[in-house]
Amino acid sequence: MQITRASEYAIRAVLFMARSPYRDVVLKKDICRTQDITPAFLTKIFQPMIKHGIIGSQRGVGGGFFLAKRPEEISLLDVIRAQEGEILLNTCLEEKGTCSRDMICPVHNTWRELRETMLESLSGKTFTDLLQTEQEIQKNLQQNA
Amino acid sequence: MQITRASEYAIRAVLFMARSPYRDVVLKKDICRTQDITPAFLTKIFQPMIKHGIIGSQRGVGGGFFLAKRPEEISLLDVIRAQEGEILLNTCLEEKGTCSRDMICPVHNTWRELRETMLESLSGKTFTDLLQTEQEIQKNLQQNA
DNA sequence: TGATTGTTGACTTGTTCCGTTAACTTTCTG
DNA sequence: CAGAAAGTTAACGGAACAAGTCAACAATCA
Repeated sequence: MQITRASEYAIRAVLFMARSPYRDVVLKKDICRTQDITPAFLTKIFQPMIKHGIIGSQRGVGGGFFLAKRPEEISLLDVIRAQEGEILLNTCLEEKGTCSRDMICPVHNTWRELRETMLESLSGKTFTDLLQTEQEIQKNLQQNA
Repeated sequence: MQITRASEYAIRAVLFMARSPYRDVVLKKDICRTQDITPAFLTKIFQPMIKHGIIGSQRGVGGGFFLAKRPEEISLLDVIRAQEGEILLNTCLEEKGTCSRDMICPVHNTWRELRETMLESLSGKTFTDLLQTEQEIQKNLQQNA
């Protein structure tokens, strides 16, 4: 019941890119250095993100990665889904018919509702929200210093 | 991001026992046969449940398992916690200090809130609730038949 | 005493997590 | 056009976890 390191790193990376001007190319090594991710692993993490249209890539000299969408259009759910696929909680939510107890299982609906809540919560948090939260945290830290 | 088979089976087993009168001993093989769980695996699943005081056991002839609490005192969260430990969503929620980014991470609070929501939802569902839901499902099925 | 039950710990098999490695392609610069 | 600087892809590998199994043991009852 935990997100993977890949999801955590992906969130960090997107948040880092969201701090640069929109569509600016950032260097992989800059992401890795600041966010504590190994280059090889970041490469792997970025591939599904590219396929999902969250980030873009530029090859060759001066190449790198950039956000393919504006931060307000990217949610935590988008990133997690790119890394881990659908959030399901229990196998019985996978496909109609997978659960032979489908029609009589009194827990089924609880899983479905809880899943809905999670999806709403995660899709409601965009990286613009996170940037704003970040600024508020830093303001509070300075005030208390 | 899924519950384990062990949790699923544990929930099934408790639900089954909750249908018998309180503290009645039920046979392992009856649980296994009706709930599609292998005896050896159920044995393993039941041990942490006993330690958590959710179910009790009786050795010897005529022995078996029984609910150590009333169904209304057992929640889905109790069973899941017995099987899987704490629900944490991200390692940064584990222990104070585990996350070096603790003070500046803008996502931290989202994890914490989402976790709270899940805990509330799961602790709010008792096995009395599930039994009632079950009866409603069966009533609806009969009406539509 | 012996059959019937639960207890415990070690074991197995398969999958997922968390990466690494190496060969390859694209792009820019001189 | 050569070569350096990037990203791409597929395969590999160790560790941990999931999902069970097994066998020796302890307790209980008839």
